[in-house]
Amino acid sequence: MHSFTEENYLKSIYHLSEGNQLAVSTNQIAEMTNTKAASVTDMLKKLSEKKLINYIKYQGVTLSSSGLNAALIIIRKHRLWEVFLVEKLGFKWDEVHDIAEELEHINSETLINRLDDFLENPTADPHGDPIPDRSGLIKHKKLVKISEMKSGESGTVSGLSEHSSVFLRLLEKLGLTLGTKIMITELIEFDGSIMLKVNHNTDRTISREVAKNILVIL
Amino acid sequence: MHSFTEENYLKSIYHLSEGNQLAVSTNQIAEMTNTKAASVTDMLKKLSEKKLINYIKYQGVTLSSSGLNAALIIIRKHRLWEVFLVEKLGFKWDEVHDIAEELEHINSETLINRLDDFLENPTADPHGDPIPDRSGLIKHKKLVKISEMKSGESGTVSGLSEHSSVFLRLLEKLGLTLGTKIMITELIEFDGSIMLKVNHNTDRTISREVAKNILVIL
DNA sequence: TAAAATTTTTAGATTAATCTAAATAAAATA
DNA sequence: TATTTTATTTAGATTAATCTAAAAATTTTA
Repeated sequence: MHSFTEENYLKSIYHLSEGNQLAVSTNQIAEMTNTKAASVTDMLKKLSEKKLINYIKYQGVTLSSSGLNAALIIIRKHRLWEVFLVEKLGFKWDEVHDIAEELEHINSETLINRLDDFLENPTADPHGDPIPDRSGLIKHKKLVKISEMKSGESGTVSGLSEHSSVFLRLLEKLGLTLGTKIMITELIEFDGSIMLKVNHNTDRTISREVAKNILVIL
Repeated sequence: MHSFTEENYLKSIYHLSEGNQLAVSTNQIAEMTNTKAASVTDMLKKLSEKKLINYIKYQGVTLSSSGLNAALIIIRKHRLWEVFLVEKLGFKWDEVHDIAEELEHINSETLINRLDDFLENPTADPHGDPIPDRSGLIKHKKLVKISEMKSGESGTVSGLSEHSSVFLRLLEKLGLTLGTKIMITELIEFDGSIMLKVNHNTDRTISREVAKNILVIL
C-alpha cells in the first residue's frame, strides 16, 4: 500500500483537479498540503516512479488511472466515515472532517465495504458530496449554484462548494441544510443577493457569496 | 500527542509487564515490536525524556503513571473498536485484531467516548479482555485457568490468555467461546488433559495446553 | 570468582519526509 | 524580444525511526 503521506498527496491532487481537468501545479499542492514547493517536487518524483501520477518537470501533474483510483478509494473511505460519525455517533456535520481525515487512512477493504453495508450504502456524505462505490466509481449529480438560478425556479439543497465549519454553521442558522426545499422569489440587482422561500415557508435573503456555495437539484 | 510508534512501544511495555510487575527488558520489547534491541534502546531514551517510562540503563523499564495512562487509553481504544467490528460490522473474533491495531491510534477523545456510548459501554472485548473506562481505569475480574480447576468444579468461559487466530478458531470448533458454561468431569493423570461438560450438554476432552489458555469465572 | 555467554548500549549509517537557500526554467511585461 | 518576475527544481541539511557492527555491562556457569 501507499504511505499515509503519499495518500494525502494523491487526495490533494484529486481535489485540485476536480472540475477543471487541467494539470495541477507544484505550488497549488504545496499550499493544500501545508508544505513547501521543494518538498512537493520530491514527492512528485516518487509518485511518478510509482506510476501514480503523470509528471513532466515544470508542467504540473495529473493523476494516472491507478493514482485516480487510489484517490477515489481514499475519498470513499473519508466520506463513509463521515456518514458513520454523523449518523451513528451523533456528531454534527461541521465536526467530522478532521476525524475522517485520520480514519480515511485505515487500510482494510473488507472493513470499508462492511461499513458501507452497515450504513446502508449511502450515496452522499453529510455535506452532500457523492461517495464513490467499491470500485471507485463516482456518480455526479447535476447540481446548480443558487447564484445561477432564476427568479421563480425551485429545487432541493443537495451539495456545497465550501466546507468550512463557519459556513456549515451559518447554513444551519439559516435553515439551509441538505434536503431543504427552496424557491427563488427575487434577485436583488443592487448587490446580487437573493431572496428565497425555504421549505414553502420562511422567507430568507442570502448574499451572493453564500448563494454561490450552495448547490441545488432542480 | 505521542507518535504512532511511541504509542506502540508504550502498549508493548504494558502488555509485557501485565501480571508480573517486574521491569521489562530491552530484548523483550524488541521481540514484541519486531525491531532490534538497538532501536529499542533509542526509543527508551526518548520515552524516558518524555517521562513516560522509568528507565535505568541495563535495568529494564517500567511505565510511569502518565505512560501507564497513555497505554491504557490505547488499549481502551483497541478493545472498543474490536467490539464495534464484531457487534456492528459482523467480523469474527479472530479477524479483528489487525484492524483494531490501526484504529487504536486515531486521535479523538470525543470519538472514542461516543463510540463507547454507541456500543452501550461494554466492559469486555470480543476475547473477554476488560475495557478500561474513560479515565483509563480497568476492572480485572477474578479468572481461573481451566487447567487449575478441580474435578467437579464449574464456571463460565470469560477470558483467554492466548489470542492467536488458530487458537480462537479451535475454540469455536470446540464450542468453547465466551459465555460457555463448563463443568470439569475428570482430570486425566496420564497427559494432564481434562474432560468437561459443555453447556450441561456435550462432553469434551481438551489438552492441558488448551486448558491453560482458557479463563473461567467460577 | 574468573571466564564465557548473553544482553544492552553506543557509534555510525540509512530511509522517508521535510526544510532553506540557490539555481534554473517558464511566464509576464516593458 | 530582452528583461524582470514568478514558479519550479536541485543541492544539501534535518528529524524520526530504524539498522548493523562493535563496545560495554551484566549474568551465567564452570
